[in-house]
Amino acid sequence: MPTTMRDVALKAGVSIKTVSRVVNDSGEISEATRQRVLVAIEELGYRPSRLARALVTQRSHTVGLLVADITNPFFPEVARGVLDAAQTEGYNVFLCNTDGDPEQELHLLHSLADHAVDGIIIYPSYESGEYLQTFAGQYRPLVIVNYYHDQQGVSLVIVDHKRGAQLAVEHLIRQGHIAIGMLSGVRNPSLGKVRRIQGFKEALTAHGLPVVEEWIVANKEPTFADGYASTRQLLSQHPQITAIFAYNDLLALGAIRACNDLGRRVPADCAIVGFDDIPWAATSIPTLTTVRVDKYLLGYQAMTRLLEMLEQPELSFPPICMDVELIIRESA
Amino acid sequence: MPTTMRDVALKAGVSIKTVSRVVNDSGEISEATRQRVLVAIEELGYRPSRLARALVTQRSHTVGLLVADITNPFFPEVARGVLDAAQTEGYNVFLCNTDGDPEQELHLLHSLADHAVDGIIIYPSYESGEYLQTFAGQYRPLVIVNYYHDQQGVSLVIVDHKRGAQLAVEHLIRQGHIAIGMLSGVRNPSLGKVRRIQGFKEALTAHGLPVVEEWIVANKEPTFADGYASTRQLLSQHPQITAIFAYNDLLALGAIRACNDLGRRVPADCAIVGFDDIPWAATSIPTLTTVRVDKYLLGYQAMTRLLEMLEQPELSFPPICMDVELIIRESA
DNA sequence: CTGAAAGCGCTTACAG
DNA sequence: CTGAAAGCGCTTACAG
Repeated sequence: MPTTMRDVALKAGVSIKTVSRVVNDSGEISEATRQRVLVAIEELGYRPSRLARALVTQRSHTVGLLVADITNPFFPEVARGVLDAAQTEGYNVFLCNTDGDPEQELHLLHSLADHAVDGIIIYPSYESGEYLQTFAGQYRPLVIVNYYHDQQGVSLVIVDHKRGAQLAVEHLIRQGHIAIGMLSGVRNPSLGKVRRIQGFKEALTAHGLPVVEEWIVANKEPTFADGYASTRQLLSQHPQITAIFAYNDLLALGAIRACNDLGRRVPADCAIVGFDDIPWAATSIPTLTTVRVDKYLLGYQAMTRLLEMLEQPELSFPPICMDVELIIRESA
Repeated sequence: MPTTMRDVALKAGVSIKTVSRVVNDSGEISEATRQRVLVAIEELGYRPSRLARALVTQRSHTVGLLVADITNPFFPEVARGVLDAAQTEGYNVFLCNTDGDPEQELHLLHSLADHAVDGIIIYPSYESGEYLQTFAGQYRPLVIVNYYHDQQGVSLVIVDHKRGAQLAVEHLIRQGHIAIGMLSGVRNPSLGKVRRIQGFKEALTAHGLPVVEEWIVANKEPTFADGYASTRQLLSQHPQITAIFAYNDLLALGAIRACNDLGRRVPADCAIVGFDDIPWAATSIPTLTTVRVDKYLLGYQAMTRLLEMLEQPELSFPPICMDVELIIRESA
């Protein structure tokens, strides 16, 4: 039985309203009674119920964060950024895994809305267009990462995938590579996948290199195991390839392992570049050259934006573009 | 303006109470009016507010999860387990990072209580004894991981650290090693640290090997960088060491890298065993021999236990012991 | 400077 | 089988 405002009021010999006044620091109160109430609060160990407060103010000071899978090493840092930004403002955050399933996603979105979260940050799956449309229509604000969605009350955070891919390929070309393959990521047409492939091709063309479709292989999952398997296959079928650009680091790390097992030295026989710069990219042997996305900052900015939207619901905000950076290590 | 129960009642031409009846499936209602209400709910897209419901039922269907740092690769899998178990029961979970700071921890604990979470799962820091004591006294239920705390309304989940350490050392001894060093983890006396060191020493003694204190080095942080640095130092000062047991995989991975840079082949010149079996342990070069903790199961069971405590508050439950398993790979 | 009333959106006994 | 009243723990106008 936690103590309530009424308990404090009784103890201090004042009305509930007066207690509310000191709790919320809403001025207009004599110092004497203020102190009396403060003492009562202290003695009773009273803490106002955010739940009850939320019901009347329509502000719960909670938000939701939906990611595909927190065990994908890309997401913990994003989450950390979100959580840190949230915490400084006294917000708590619900974490949810969608597994990239649009139905699951919608289910969770509604579940969060039922809990009256003040806003939601979501990494949508690749096919959640219509779902999102209707949900966003009735629930705001929303911050959507890596997905185009033009709607009032919705803010965007977009990573510059294309430029990242270009940086990677240009680096490879600079090293003298002319036969460059790509592990192009999951089959579904995500924004990231489309843009990274686009950047890859444009960079090749810009430097007078042909685009060989057979050298661009799709993956089932963006995982180490998949990167390993597809690299073995790619290099067996097209041994002339001397460099690989991977959709993400997990795939790239798998590619390194595949080269290792195939007796191809990295980078001497096959150079490899990843994308994301997850923590172990810096610790593999050899260390991985990759395109860094500042995941922490991404999360931090997404949450900051959400807070801004909460403060000024009438404003509309421009998309946040996340810059990328080529990190040159040993693998290329 | 989300639609409320009153809106539904108006539309269906019944009382609020009747709507509540069909929403909660609490029987005693004619099929005709039931259908009428259902239609109204459907048309209005009504969803009951969990907030309002929580206020009266004193059950929010939310829980809190406190970990030191979600970017430590040990925790995402734990979190995944917790989230999966929570989701099947319709619970949402607040994630918080404590950074191992007791004050921060207490602050978050209270913040969660303010939000009326039904229970909390916590990986406490090493010095939060008194804090926890008082908090647990006024707030239940609590599931505490890797920390001894005997109190009503508190359940424990404990990893068998000692046995893990013994398995690791015995494996090393079986390979013929007699000069075995240890990276003993963070300076603070956590349960895990104490138990792992204890298991390490006992295993040596049990096999007639001396315990050399200088070969057991403490670390500032359980990270790759720290593992790298302390291994370089350890092997320079005591070159006779041919095997290292590390407090966790991050340290072990750093140790591999250090050996690599020192020109010591792993495992030929120096065998290395880690602890935890984080995902990249299986993908490093060489792959890491380690003591597996089923992190997902740990989280899943912790959440399941919390749910049980919620169902049967009067019962007291025995601690959950997490078994460990030696995973033999290439590094030892 | 302080308090009594109404209400946030629900559920819980209690009547009819 | 259905409804009117009270209340969960707060805040928001409105009086005094």
